[in-house]
Amino acid sequence: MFKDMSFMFPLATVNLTNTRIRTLTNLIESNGGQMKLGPDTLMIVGSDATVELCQKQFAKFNLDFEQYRYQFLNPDWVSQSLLNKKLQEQKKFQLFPEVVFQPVLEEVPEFKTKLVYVEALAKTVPVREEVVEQDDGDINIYNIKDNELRMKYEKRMEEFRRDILKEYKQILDYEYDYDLDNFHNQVDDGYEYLLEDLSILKKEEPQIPESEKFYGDDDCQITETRKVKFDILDGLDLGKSVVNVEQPILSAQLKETKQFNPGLKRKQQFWEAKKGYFVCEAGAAQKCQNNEIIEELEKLLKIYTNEKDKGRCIAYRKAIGFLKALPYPIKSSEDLKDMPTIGDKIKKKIIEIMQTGKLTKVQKLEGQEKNVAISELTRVWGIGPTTAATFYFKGIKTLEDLKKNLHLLNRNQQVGLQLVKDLEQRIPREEATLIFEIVKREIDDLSGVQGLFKATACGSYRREKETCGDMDILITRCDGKNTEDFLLNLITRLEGKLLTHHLTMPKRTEHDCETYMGIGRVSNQAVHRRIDLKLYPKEQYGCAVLYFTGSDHYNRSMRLWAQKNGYTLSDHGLYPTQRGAHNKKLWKGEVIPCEEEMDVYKILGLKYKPPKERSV
DNA sequence: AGGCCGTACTG
DNA sequence: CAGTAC
DNA sequence: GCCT
Repeated sequence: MFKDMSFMFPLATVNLTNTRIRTLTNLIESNGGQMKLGPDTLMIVGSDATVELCQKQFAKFNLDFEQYRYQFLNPDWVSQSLLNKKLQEQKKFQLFPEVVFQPVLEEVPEFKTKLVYVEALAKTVPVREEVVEQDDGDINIYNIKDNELRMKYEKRMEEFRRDILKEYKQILDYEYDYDLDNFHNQVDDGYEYLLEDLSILKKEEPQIPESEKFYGDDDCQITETRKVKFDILDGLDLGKSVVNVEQPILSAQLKETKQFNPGLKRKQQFWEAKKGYFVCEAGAAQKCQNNEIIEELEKLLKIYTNEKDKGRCIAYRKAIGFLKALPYPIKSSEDLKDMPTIGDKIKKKIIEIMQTGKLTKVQKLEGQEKNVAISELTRVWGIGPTTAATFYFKGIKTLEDLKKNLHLLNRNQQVGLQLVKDLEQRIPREEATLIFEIVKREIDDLSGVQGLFKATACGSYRREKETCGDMDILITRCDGKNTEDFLLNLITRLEGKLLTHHLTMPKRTEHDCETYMGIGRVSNQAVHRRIDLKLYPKEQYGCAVLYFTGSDHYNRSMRLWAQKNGYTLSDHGLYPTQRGAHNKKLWKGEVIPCEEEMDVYKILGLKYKPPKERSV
């Protein structure tokens, strides 16, 4: 029944990573099957493989990459299918009978796991070591050692190439079940549209005998395989069906994107229901109701930041953000039910805080010499957890120690060290206003025309906080004309009046933006302050102001919301984006000009929030 | 299993 | 490229 | 650590 499985894995090697292939091979073999190769491919399994890799592999087989239509399949789903009962019953998977796939599994195990004490983390962790493959040129695990077999294979390849280029393409199609649960929705929606695109091929419906059909698992089914005549593809721009970020799938504008993305409506509905969880919609609670809990969790967050445990940081940051936005105090474990971002572990920790007022874990970790040292050292601008840990293991544990080892610091870190005390102090609103006035006056003087340039002080200043950590000043030229050297001249002019140290000098980026970071003070007696000046073209001004007004958490939330609605939001603009499995960006559309913040809110379907309400 | 925001500068 | 910052 |  499954004699010819080539539709299942036609040269499944094309862009699978070695690990993935081994996993699949394992799966097949543990089911009594055998992995064999076929030389054609129209199906690409695996989402993490790059287009480049595909192209390389194609080149290896002398195939013209651009000539092929293909689609992505979720490797998880393939694994699931393999585990499916129907396949387990099969003894063999004859994918391409001439070539025997030679697994190297016995000789080279995939990974070794060792318990290792990592100095930089000051703890014992399991370390997964990939066993290094001998990389002598072209060796790969499909090397056909038997000469005769190889000749046969190559000959067959040649034949096949001729055949396929002449008239046939094989398309594997499967039906996407729109009633899947969220997991599948989330993972699969990236290639829904690809399937949609391929539906044009459904014009021709050759009869497939029932016996040749393959049925996958319950969620996703392969309904049929078929050969499609080449001429059906005529008139289609194949280049545009190739998933390649460099070479856009289509140059559609926003409207078309929406039409071209069947999953979008469903996604929007899904997130609409959860809109309240997005602080960018809900806004900040008037007053934070769970300070005690948050403070304790923040300590833990800090510790994990120092340990560079990115995942946990995110989890705690999200939980904290959510609690901050919560408009009522948590009183009992009942209140913790069904909360997003708060799982079992964090829930337990919150209960502990409610009962005892603190966390034993924090107590234990906070006192550790290493954590104390890292917290101390990261106070310096330019020193992060990694650098701090390095210093710690060199015996440098305090700022005093750092001063004795200035040669180990770069220029910016030296400045940072020299001014730690100053830079740690928050800027009173009056002083911030003063700094802003100085900059504004200088901008007008330099441009010579009142109002030609527009400046906005963003950050917590714009959110109307009483104090702010630094000054974020955004500048744009209102008539949209060239601003060559403007920022540099502005900085030069401010050197005597405000700025004392430069951290990074402005340089034109590809988005026509310039950023300056530096330090300044309003008078010789005043405290040094961090000052950022940024010059953006006016089309990007809305997004830039939005971004630099923050807060951090508000930005993240908003960009995630954008992502879930088919966009990418950055300080440079809002782009329609097509994302594939694992959120991999497949296609980025033309920027949607947003001169005002309001434009962004409108397009994303969010209520406008005045800056004051964004301090989440 | 693997993503968790997206981008730019430094060395 | 990793580390840092916004 | 949480989520899909």
